[in-house]
Amino acid sequence: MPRTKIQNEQIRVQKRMQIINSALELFAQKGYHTTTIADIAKHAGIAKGLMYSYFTSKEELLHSILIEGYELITEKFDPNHDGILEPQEMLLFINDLFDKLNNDRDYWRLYFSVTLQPGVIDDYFRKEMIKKYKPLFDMIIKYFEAKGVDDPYLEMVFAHSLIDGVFINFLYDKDYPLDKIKQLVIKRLV
Amino acid sequence: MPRTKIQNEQIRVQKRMQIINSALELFAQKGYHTTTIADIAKHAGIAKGLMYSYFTSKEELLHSILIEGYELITEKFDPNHDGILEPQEMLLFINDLFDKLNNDRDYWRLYFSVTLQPGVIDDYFRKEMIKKYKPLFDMIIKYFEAKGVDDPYLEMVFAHSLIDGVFINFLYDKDYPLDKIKQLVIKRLV
Amino acid sequence: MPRTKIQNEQIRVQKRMQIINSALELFAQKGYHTTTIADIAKHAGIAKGLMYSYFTSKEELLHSILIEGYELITEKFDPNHDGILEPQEMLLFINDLFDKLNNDRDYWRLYFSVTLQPGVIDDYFRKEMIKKYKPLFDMIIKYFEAKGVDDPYLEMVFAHSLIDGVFINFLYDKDYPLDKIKQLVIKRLV
Amino acid sequence: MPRTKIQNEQIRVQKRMQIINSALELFAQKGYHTTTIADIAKHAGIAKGLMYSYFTSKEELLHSILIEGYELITEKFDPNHDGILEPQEMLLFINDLFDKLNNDRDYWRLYFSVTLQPGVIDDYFRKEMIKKYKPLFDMIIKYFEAKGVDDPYLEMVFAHSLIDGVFINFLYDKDYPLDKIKQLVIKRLV
DNA sequence: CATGAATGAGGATTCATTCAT
DNA sequence: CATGAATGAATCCTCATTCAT
Repeated sequence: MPRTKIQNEQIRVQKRMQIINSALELFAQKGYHTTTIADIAKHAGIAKGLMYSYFTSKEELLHSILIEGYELITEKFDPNHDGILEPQEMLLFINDLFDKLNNDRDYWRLYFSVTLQPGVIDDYFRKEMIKKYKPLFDMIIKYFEAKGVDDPYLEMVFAHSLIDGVFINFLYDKDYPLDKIKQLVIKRLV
Repeated sequence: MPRTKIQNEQIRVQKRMQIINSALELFAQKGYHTTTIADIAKHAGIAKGLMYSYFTSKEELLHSILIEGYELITEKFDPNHDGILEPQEMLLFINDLFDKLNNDRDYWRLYFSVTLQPGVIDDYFRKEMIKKYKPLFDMIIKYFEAKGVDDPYLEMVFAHSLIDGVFINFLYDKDYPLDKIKQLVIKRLV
Repeated sequence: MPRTKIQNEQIRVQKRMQIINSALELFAQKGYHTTTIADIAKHAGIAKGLMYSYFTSKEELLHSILIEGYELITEKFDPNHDGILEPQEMLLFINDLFDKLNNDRDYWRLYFSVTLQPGVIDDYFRKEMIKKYKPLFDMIIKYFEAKGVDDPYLEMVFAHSLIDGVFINFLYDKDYPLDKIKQLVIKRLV
Repeated sequence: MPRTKIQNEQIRVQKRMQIINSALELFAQKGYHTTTIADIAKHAGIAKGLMYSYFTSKEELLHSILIEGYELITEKFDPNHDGILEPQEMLLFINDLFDKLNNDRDYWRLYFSVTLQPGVIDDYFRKEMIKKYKPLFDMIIKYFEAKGVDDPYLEMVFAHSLIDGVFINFLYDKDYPLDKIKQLVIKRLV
């Protein structure tokens, strides 16, 4: 008797996650180029070939991790869904962001390592990622508008840069004083 | 007539620079892993084998670029050499930094791409780099002390993070409003 | 209610044909090596594993196609079954042959592609095929004997070669003037 | 002291030939798909990687063999270079052709195996080969014109088909009566 | 010192075949 | 009987590095 469609679906969903998680961990720890498909398969407890039944290539695996990771991470932002951030929400937003940074360290390591490194993701994909982040940035611009900042766009760029900088320094320094820095960030931005 | 020792020395120094410059450019543009020794040799106009008479490996080549680049870039900092930055000097320092960022884009691209990417430089080397940057950071801490900031170390970390964030965003976005952002940075730090 | 034995048998025979037809089409169009079991299963609308309940391997599938195809094609030859071809019958035979060529293009493509290609069918099988064709050739030799040709065997080899040459050229050239060439063949052979 | 350019050139020309010859032999004997790069390298006495310094891929290696083989084989045709074949020359031409068939058995085996097999050479290349053979066919058409044949084009197609058929049958049957068949071919065509 | 031919370990990917369900 | 997930050997190709000249 063959497995039912539902059983197969479950297997696939679950194994897909195994692969993604293993790959994320290894990519983040060892780097994309330095991690081999064999590494990932071993870590995920599957045969090398099976990866190719879930992803067409190592590259697509990376892309899937990046995109789906982004979706997982952002799905809880802007609870009102009105696209407008109240100062209260901005605070929550930043707290949330810093929480996620802490919890999804591997994702963010991979994210920065890969976006700042030429020759890993192509331009098309880079633009796709930027497009995905666009609404977030727009929301923040509106927030600064509402706050009455001189040049809201510039302020957003500043905020974005600041947060990126905090992130990358935190990711590679286990003694980074994240909480205290967060207070400085909040003071500067909210 | 054989070349004199001095001539030979000059040739070596010059050819070494050719290799370093070619490698820097290619590493920055195509990424470290994606750039081959053949690429570099071709770009530098030398034979592949010759590279190995200047550097023992691709890895050592990268390390040399990183270290010597750092030295080139910082040799003009802190003109008084007293280790203390006056506010005036801090301004100059930041201006200088942003100038260098603009002029040595390739270096910084490589620097960030490589530091944030695991599996390229080993931990020993990472620590060496940090050690090299240490005096700079100390100077900045002292500056904030002199300025009477609450927590000078924290402020330095904040400054460092902010500047890193500005840098990486500038490096990958040709429309980045660097000058305007610089003003915001100065306002916040000086 | 379980299926009766006869129903099962019918299903098996029919599904077997589905597989053979799909494989024939794909082998002929894409080549034996380039066609995967997955391709065939998909085209036949069955699961990959099922193929192995009808054929022990990809190779055996190919052999079955070749042999059964031959039988299908030749079962109508020599209607008198006396092994002697009258000139009238020779004409019919050639006409028949050319008709079959037109109708079973896929089979012939596969046949030639596979016979002329080393490393696909083993020598044992090659000889089996030749053995199968033997009676046909003998019949033709007898025909030339009866016709009073000098060297009937040689004439058969000539005929065989000529027809093979016509076939392969026709199979790969959609503008091949098959009918006109057939007349030349008849003029030369009958 | 590095090798001189000329030395290198010699090495490359010679080694290229080694590779081509090994590949031709193996492709012809074992088939294109069944022959691995490792096989070829071993047979040619070189490391696997070296092949890729001479040919960009297995496919390009095959193409080179096919094209250069054709050139080697045809370079002596039509000695007058006037594009017109006298009956005397037609005789020589056919004799020549049959000689070549005998001497370059591997080439012809490969040629037929590969042209009649889908999925090995792409359509672009197939057309290139046909284009290369075009002048030959034109010459033969002119010959039949001069001879006063009814439909010279058709006669050329017939000749071409006949010769192809003779070739493939000879190539796979060591008892093929090539010389006697040649006489029949000459009788029919000249 | 300089060259580039040569090496071969290593890595991504494919696919016939097996087997648990 | 039927499914398709899983396996892993096999294959093409790359590239840092070596070395004869």
